[in-house]
Amino acid sequence: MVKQPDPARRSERSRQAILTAARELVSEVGYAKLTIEAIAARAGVGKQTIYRWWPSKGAVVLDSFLALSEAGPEQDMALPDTGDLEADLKTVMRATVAEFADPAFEGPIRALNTEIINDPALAAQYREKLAGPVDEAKKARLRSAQRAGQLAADADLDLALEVLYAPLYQRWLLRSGPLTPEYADALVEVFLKAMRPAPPGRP
Amino acid sequence: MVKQPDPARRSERSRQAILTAARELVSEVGYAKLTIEAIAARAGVGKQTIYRWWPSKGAVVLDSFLALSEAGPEQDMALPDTGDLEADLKTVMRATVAEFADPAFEGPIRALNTEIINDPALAAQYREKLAGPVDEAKKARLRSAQRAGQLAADADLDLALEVLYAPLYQRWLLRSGPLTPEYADALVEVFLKAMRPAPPGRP
Amino acid sequence: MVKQPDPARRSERSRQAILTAARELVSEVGYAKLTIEAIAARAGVGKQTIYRWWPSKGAVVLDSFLALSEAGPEQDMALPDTGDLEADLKTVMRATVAEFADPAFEGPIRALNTEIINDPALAAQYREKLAGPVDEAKKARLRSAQRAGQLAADADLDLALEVLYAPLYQRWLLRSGPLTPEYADALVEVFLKAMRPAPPGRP
Amino acid sequence: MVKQPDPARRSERSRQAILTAARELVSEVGYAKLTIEAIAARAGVGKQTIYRWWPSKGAVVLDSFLALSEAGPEQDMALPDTGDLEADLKTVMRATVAEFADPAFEGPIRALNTEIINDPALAAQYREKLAGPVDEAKKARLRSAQRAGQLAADADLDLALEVLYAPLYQRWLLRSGPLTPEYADALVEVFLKAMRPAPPGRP
DNA sequence: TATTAATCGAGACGGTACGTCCTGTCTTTGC
DNA sequence: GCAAAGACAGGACGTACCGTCTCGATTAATA
Repeated sequence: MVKQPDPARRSERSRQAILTAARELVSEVGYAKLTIEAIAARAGVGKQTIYRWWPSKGAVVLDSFLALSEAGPEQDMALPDTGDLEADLKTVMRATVAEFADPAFEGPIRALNTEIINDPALAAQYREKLAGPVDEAKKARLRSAQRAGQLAADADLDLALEVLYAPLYQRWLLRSGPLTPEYADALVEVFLKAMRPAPPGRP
Repeated sequence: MVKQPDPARRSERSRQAILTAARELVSEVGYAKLTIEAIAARAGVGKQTIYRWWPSKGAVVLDSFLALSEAGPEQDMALPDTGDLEADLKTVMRATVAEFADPAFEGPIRALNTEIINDPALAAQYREKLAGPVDEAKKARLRSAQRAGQLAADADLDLALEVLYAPLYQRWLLRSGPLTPEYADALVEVFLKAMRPAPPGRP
Repeated sequence: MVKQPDPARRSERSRQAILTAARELVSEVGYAKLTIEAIAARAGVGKQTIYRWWPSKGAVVLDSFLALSEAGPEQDMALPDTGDLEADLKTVMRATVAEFADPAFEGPIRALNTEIINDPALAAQYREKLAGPVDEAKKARLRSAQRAGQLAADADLDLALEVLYAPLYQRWLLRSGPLTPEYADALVEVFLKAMRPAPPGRP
Repeated sequence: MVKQPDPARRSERSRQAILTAARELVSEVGYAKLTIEAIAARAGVGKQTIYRWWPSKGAVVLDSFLALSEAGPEQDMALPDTGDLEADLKTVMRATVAEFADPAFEGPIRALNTEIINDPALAAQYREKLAGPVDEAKKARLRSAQRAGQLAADADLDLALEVLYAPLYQRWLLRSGPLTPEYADALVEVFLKAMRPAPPGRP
């Protein structure tokens, strides 16, 4: 049986130093050129301390992002709900476009995606810890729209989210086209057209 | 100015050996564990010959896929056009789902995507050589549907393609849900709802 | 300031394996075709372990010779001292001639000299570790002869050693003439003529 | 049977360019870092042209020195002969010391010696073409001294030359001591003491 | 409070691959 | 038919990291 390290003895100071170093280095040199050795050096930590607690480079980086999210524990991911679904979604999608354009996010997010694509375990963790909560917040807004009769009541919300976000995500990931506010608006319009409730009566 | 190698002197025999070796090795060991050194050894080629003609490992692998595509020169990428757009698209999307499920494609395509995400130059080449022609074939089918009045005449076809394909691609890439024939069908239905022509008259 | 490796952590087992491998390989393939890579492979050692502790191929080979010399710790380098300087020197010089003729010594010693000529640092180490102690033993014999009145009391012993040995060394190194016992004797005779004490009295 | 290149077709312009380039590069980067490729590039010559006409790097470099010597065909290597052997020898030895101290000679001469040590064929050529004539000139001066009764008539002149020059050469080659005018003088004095004629009479 | 056992920073280790450089041969093109 | 140009297979270079492995030196919970 393999001896597991005792989490109780774990040095919190080292853990924080490692996550911080990882975050900084991803920004500075990019994920591909990030090395465990550099993280250890920057964090003033022995390499073994990293290998003891994380199974892979990707796990460290993912944790470093999670640490950020968890920082503000009760942070509000809820989407705006003014009653005007189209306006709310355009606001959110334009914000997403802006976020993707921010070079400070560019590197780390690409890094994360790179690793997630090839590591199912990491992908599961990513969905559970990061994507899941965000998606739930989005679905909550859509359910509100369904209740307001602005969206088909029987719509598959997972599919709906994909139709709304996947084009944007793909365009960014593969750099297959410009990300503009207009593009965000167009996506929302297409989405609403696809998801609007069936006209009443006329059976 | 950097001296460029003279393409006229390039050894076709070496080029083929390298591309073949790359293709085989990606299948055998996966992209992450693929090394230039192994490709050179398998191809019976000096490492310098690879470095002379390709800027990165990703470029070699991309080329090795391109070589496959180009193998059958007059291959027909055209989509079926029976006149029934919904049926045709469902056929195509179900085929795409099946292709993504094939473990023989899984590895290499993920590999390619991994590299493309982080290498803009590679991404551009990928779009030009691989994605571009395929997208053109798809757009041709959509234009045919526009002429038949089955699709809004003023639809942005790039956006349309994204709405149709990006959800499928994202679900596969991030493993965020099951890829089933039913899912393919559902995507087509959403797509058609979003893209159908505006009802005539009634101004 | 360049970080120096910590000698306390040095692996003695690796050090020995490297020196042994170097010695064997010099004999087998010659110094010119000796590679760090081959030494590392033969010694079952990472290349970095060699680069960590030695600055050059020549330094490894020099050390591998030194290790041999140090093997017998209390080995007696003292020259014979029968009281008959001429006889003693002829014995020693004839032995040197024989040593130079031994093909097992030929290769490695030429190798070492090759490197020493072009590498002042190596040359210094060579003089300190190998040539120095030997020269001291020789000078001890000459001092004994001075006390016995067989050699000029004011003779420069460094110069004396050079006059005695350099012709032999040069003839061997440049292959500019035959190395015979007679040649050894002739050198000793010339040396004694040059270095004998000035005749007493007769001011 | 191996096809030999036809010397008649040899391009004199290329040959000169190669020898010049070799000489320059030895001075600039040293013999150890001298490469055939660099010579070819500097000379504006194909590598094959070098491999066609010379068997080794050392041969090119030796030839490059020979070309220099042959430049002035009837150049006078004769030593001064004022009748005062000691003064003449001190002049010559001091000049040799100065020459060895000249950094412009340092590199190339060490280079040559490096190669000669390990390549008997090259050594033979060196002795025949370069060292031989110089030694003859020196022996001529010594014979003149013998005729003048300043040197033992039966002295072995080869041995004599070695006693005179080898200490200087060795000290320079191995950097085993300082090369000063005083050292040159001391060597001449020792040499004369060793080689002076036996006192007459007293049989 | 002393003991003891795991974690810590540090970094050497055997390895693998990197990307560069050079070797000596071969091929193409121009003179 | 030699020459320049330079691509080629091969292989060593010296470097960077990998993941493992010792080292004392903390450090924290048990005795």
